[in-house]
Amino acid sequence: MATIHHPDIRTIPLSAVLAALSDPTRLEIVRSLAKKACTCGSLDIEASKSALSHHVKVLRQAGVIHQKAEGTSRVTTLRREELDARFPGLLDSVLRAKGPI
Amino acid sequence: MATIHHPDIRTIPLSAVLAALSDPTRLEIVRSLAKKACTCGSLDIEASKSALSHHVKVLRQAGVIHQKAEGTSRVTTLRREELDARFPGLLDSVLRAKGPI
DNA sequence: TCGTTAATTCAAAGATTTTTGAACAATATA
DNA sequence: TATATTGTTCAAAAATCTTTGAATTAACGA
Repeated sequence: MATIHHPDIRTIPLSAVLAALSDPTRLEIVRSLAKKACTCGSLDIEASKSALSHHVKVLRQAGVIHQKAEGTSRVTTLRREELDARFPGLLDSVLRAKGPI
Repeated sequence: MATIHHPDIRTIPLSAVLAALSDPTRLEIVRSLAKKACTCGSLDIEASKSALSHHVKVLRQAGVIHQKAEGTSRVTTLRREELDARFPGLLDSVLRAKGPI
């Protein structure tokens, strides 16, 4: 597989991160990743595999997640420390939010 | 003018607030309102008045802003305390974020 | 009352996102 | 080598969002 591109977090606009997080499916993915790293397939999300692939790509391009090829899978993790440095408090507030998603 | 509807902040999904904040024009509006209350007309935003009206409506429906009729204008304010109570840290992180919008 | 100001609404156009399913690529395993 | 697994990519369809300009509404002041 070609190398997976991860944008420099400093170049990412705030609006892009907010847009990436503003989709309920992607919020689910992020909240799941906050608990533990996952491969796409092991995510318990209701979506076709191409839709899931799309959402994961949006999150990656927004600098929210990191992926590493591992065999035929991709191990996906939150770019938590980097995000916290770039947008202090943002991810925490999203992960801790109560009520309707 | 008919009364202006402001949704109960407890019913607003996190994704709706993030979606409202994910547009650069709306982020500008919010950042401007964080400094001082405004009428639509006094906002220094590049957009037609109907586009501005649309964006302000999206922010109002997402519970981000409050509007009060005052003569022919509408005085617009951030629902800061309510938002802080519902999504602690979210607005602060958005307002303090450095770098590209 | 008439004109002005401030802003909303509407419908249409334009743009962007999301979903789908089929085809494809890369790796692993029998 | 064949086959299964994991995930990507593509193009088309569907859905959603944004912008525009014209028409409208409401409140104010002369």
